[in-house]
Amino acid sequence: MTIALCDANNFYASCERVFRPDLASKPIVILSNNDGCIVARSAEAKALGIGMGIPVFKARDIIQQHHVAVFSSNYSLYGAMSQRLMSILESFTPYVEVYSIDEAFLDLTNLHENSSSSIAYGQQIRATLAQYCGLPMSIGIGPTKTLAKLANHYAKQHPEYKGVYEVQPGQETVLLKAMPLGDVWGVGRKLTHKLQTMGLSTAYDLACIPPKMIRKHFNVLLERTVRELNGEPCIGLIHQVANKQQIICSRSFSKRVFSLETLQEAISSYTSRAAEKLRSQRSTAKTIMIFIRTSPFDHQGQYRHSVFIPLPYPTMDSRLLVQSALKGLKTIYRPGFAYAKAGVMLCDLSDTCLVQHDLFSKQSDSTRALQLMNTIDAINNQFTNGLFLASNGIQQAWRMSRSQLSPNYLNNWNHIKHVLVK
DNA sequence: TCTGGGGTCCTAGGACCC
DNA sequence: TCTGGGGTCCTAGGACCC
Repeated sequence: MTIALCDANNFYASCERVFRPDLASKPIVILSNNDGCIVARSAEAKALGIGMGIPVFKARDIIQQHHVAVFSSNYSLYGAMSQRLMSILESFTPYVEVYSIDEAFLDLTNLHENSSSSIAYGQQIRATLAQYCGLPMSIGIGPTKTLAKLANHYAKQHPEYKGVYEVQPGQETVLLKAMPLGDVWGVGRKLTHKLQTMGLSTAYDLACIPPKMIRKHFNVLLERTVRELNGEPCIGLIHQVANKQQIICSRSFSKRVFSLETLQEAISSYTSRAAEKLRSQRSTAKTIMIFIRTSPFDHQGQYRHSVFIPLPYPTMDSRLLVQSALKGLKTIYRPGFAYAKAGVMLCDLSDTCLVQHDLFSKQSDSTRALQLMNTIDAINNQFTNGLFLASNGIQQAWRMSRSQLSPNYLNNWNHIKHVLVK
C-alpha cells in the first residue's frame, strides 16, 4: 500500500492570508469561539513563541509588540476553503478519506505508476493546490496511515524536502528514530507519559516492542499503532462518510449568565442548531442530553450538571426537541450560580426511514412535521436566521462574541454586503 | 477583565440470561 | 445449606483525534 497524508500548513491562518495578501510573511493568530484561546498560528507567530491553545490575554504583549494580525475563527470561510481543497484532491484519485477540515488520506497504491515516483506525484498535488487554492500543503507518504502521518510531520520539520516526504517500505528506521513518542498518531499525553516512565522516548522505541506485549499491557488501539509503525497496515481508508452517531452543540457565553430565562434561550438555540444538523444527515434522535456549568476559572461557587431526556419517539422535530430540552433544563437549574457554558447533545440517532412509529401516533403528524422542518431549513439556507423558534430569544446578549471576524469571502451575499458597506 | 468546540472508539464492570 | 460456567447488553468514563 502507498498512503499519502495531505495536510494544510497552519490551515486557518493560511485561509485568512489567501484573502489578505498584505499579510504574507506577517504573524497571524486565530482565536477560538468567544475570542478566548489561540487555536491557530502562522509560522511567524509560532516563531515569536506564541503557544498553542493559550488564552489570548496571556499573549497580549507579544501581539501588540509585533503587530500580530488577530482573527476570530470564521468557520464558514474555513469550511468553504476545505471543500475546495478536498475536491482538488479528489481530482487526483477517487480514493480519498477526508479526515478533518484540513487533512485527507489518499490511497496512491497503483496510482502513481504513470508518474516517475510518489514524491513527484506529491509535488504535483502540492503545486496544484497552491495554484488553485493558494494553500500551502505538506504531504507524507508511507505504507500505512500511521507512517504517512509521521512522514507528514517530518516533511513539516524539514523544509529541504519541499513539503513532501516519503518513507520507503523497509526504510522506516531513520524516520522512527527522529520522531519523539508524542508525535505518533494515537499516542496522546497520558500514553506518552506512561511509555516514558517505561524508558521509551522515540517512535522507534515503541515500534520495537512486540505487539502482543502491547496488547496485554495496553489495548488493541496501541497494538495497531505499533504494527502500523512497522509497516503492517491495520487501519483502512474510510471512503464513505458515515452519519454521525451523536450531534453536539455547545458554547461558552460571552458573559456570565444567571437567570433560568437566559439559559432557556441558549438551550433552545443550541437545540435548534443541533436539530438542523440532525436533519441535514436525515436522522432522528431518541434521546437528548443537556448540560450547564459554571467556569472552572471562577472563584465563586462551582456547579455542573447534565441530564439525559428520553423522547416519546425518535424525532427530528425542533419543536419537540426544544420542548424536551427545556423540561430537562428546569430539573437541573439551580439559582445563584454564574453559568459560563451550556450545551446539547442528540444521541441514539437512526435514519429517518428506519423509524419505528409509536402505536398511537398518526403517521401524518410526522410527515407534516418533516415538511415543516424541511421548509424552515430551506429558508434558513438562503437567509441566515430567517426563521427560528421564539424561545431562542431575539436579543441573545449571551451569544458568543467574535470581534475580529473576517468577512466570508466565499459566500457571495455576505461578501457583497461587506463590500457595499465599505 | 479575558481560558473553544465537536467528535470516535475501547474497556471495565454491573445486570441479567440460561 | 451448599452453588458453575458461559454469555450478552448496557453504561460510564477515559483516552484519543482535529
